[in-house]
Amino acid sequence: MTIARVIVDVPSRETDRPFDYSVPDSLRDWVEVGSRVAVPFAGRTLQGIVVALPGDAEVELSRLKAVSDVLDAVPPLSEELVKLGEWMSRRWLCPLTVAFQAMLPAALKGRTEKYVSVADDAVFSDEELAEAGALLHALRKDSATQAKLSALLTKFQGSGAHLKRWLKQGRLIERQKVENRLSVKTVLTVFPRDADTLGAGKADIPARARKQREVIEWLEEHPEPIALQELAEAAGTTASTIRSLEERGLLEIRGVTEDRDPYADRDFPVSSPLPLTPAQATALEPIASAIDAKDRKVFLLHGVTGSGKTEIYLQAIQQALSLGREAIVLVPEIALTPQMVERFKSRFGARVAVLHSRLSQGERFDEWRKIREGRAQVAVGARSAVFAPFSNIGLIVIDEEHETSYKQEESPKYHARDVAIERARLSGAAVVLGSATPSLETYEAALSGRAGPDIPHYISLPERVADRPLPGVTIVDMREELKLGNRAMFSRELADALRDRLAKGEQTVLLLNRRGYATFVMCRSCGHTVQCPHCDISLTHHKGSGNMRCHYCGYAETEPKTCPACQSPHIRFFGTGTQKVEESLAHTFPGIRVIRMDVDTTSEKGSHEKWLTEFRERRADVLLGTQMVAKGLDFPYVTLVGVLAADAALRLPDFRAAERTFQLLTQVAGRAGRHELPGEVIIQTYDPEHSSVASVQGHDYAKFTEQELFIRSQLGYPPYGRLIALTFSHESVPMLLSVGQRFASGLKAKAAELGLASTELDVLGPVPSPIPRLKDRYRFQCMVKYRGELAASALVAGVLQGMGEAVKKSGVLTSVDVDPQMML
DNA sequence: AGCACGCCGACT
DNA sequence: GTCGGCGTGCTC
Repeated sequence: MTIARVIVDVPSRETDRPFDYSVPDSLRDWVEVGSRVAVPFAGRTLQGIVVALPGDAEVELSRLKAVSDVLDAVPPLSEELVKLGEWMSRRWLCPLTVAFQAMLPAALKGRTEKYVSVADDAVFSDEELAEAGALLHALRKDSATQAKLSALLTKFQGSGAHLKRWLKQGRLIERQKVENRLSVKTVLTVFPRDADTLGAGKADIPARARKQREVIEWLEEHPEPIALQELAEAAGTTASTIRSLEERGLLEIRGVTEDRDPYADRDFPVSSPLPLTPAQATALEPIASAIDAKDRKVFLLHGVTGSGKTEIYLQAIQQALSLGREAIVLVPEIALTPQMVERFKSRFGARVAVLHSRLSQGERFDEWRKIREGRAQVAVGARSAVFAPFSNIGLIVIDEEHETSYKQEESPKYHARDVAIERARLSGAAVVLGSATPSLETYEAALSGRAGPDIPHYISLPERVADRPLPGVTIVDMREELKLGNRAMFSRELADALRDRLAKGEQTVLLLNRRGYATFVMCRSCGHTVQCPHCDISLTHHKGSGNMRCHYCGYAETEPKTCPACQSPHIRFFGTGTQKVEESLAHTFPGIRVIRMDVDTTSEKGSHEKWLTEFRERRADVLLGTQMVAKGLDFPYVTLVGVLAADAALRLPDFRAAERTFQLLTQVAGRAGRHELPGEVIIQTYDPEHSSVASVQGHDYAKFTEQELFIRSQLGYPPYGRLIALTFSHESVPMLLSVGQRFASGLKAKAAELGLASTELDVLGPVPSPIPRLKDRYRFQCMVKYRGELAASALVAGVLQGMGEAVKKSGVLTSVDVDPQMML
């Protein structure tokens, strides 16, 4: 007997384990590891994923139910992806089914539908026929196909009670089926036979069948396959005429799956490999030989903006393809611009599948199938493209490796960089992590001197291609501007530079670093911000209580009326937006043409592309925006980059604030002077001494990193220590506190038991979450801080499991974030 | 998660 | 005496 070990699609801790089912003979050939099946479970039918096919000796056979259906002809997951899902579940403490769901396109999310039919021997009285005759009639009519319960209930609202009773009595039978949310779109297509057959067949067509003859004549002119509807229209007839020709054997009508190719109507100029600079060639060499040797190595490709990293990716991919292997390229969502896609489509044409969030569910599903069916060998996409259903991956590239968008903020809260490295381990692929500003985690690992399969090999590209210089960076101290009576948004330097570009017809990118506004308090006179004395983190202002609070340790103080450092009364919350800047630009520079890009102006599909095209064609002088103008854009006439509030995000209560700021400033500075015209960068700040701002001036990643790593090591933050954030939520605060405390003391007890010092594992909290109430539920969080390689995830999971009973009864929900990226 | 089974109040 | 309210417990 064949047994299938199945993970059912119920995302809860209780059901997060395999259940065994017998496989009926009729399905035996279809069930594989990775198959999506329908199984009976606690009185209903659910979708599940087959994770193993154990022998009968391992299983107690008596209690088994049978798999009721196999949902796909080809399993949507491979053994490799099943293993990867199991690893994700352990690594990020999420239910297995949640990990699997993340790997499947939304179109394959199963939905259980109930169908109703009349039992063979059911008898209904005249009275019942009178009351619910229409319902019974509908049921009998649809008996072959069975009627959808949900449809019946809406159509026959008055007869709901009858339906329910008859189902209970067994006079109606309910059956459940798992259906896809979306199916493959098929088009009926006519395939004509060869010319000889058509010619011979035409002679046999009776004289009065004029239309059929016309169709054949049309097909003789156009012998390629054509959609049924199209042919009918072209020949001025209907489908029935064409069907009679099918009966004569002159053509064939088949359903053909139609791909919704979002790039179908676009031409991509063909590009061939560019000659590499010596530096690029040196960088490519070890990557190419790792691919050659099926050596699963990780590389950190650290190259300044404009150093030609993309060309190295392209040629490494070429290498993988030439060996018959596939490649995945991950790009931050925000950088997945048409410009980027074009580079890959131009080089690899139809072999590229593109996956990103702007595609419809259907389009995404089509791209996904293109990969699984082997019609594409290169997948370019955001985070989730790391799950592209390839079978023989040679290379995974992660561009802008440091980007936060690689971390998913909903469960499964995975980081695509870590998933990529694990997937490469399973498939024997090489990994290239590319960035001008690598994350401190990656950089520290690469230079640590540690050895190991996950430790990146460091490759550096310190120069731009074609000897183009990095742009000069000027830092403007806005406190000085204020002292001199300039209360405008633009410093004199920036205003002058802008005026100069307007006169020369060159272009400017203006970045408003808006993230973090209004949550922190800053003195406009001296730039002082209020910090937590225990955590070296900005305090968060809470409107309700008027408190300043640290959400790491819970420390609180009252909000200051004057600046604690300089006694100035000009201490206040910050707040401004792109719109305000736009108005100010129009006011200061009459006639200036500004494109504003923020969430408001780019929410519409295709608007992003539209604005960028407009800017590229120089129909605007200034591109003003938030983070989205900082990444990956490449415009020849941009010679000035201005940053309006460099330190805005610096005060966020997040230990990565400085790292983020440095990365953002370096990225946006890299937009200037990428071609013949030299570039200039002007950064406005209230905190010019801060290393994350100051280091941008010399493009000095090493200097910034050295200082920042020192701070991290002192405080035990990543990469030296690691974090797990737990959020508990409930309608009532006391309940929350007691559960939170129970967790904290439970984990501390466990640590003591294992002889761990508090420097090795510590639990902070519970304290109110940064969002203290959400959807009528209060939220508290605990932060677990631990050293290095400790298997803390498993410890946390163990403690949560141990307090299971009490917590379940209390109704407190727990959400775990391993390696949180956003502290807000 | 969500369905069955169970034990208590409002009806034919 | 039955229908159905929603509180626990289990799901191959």
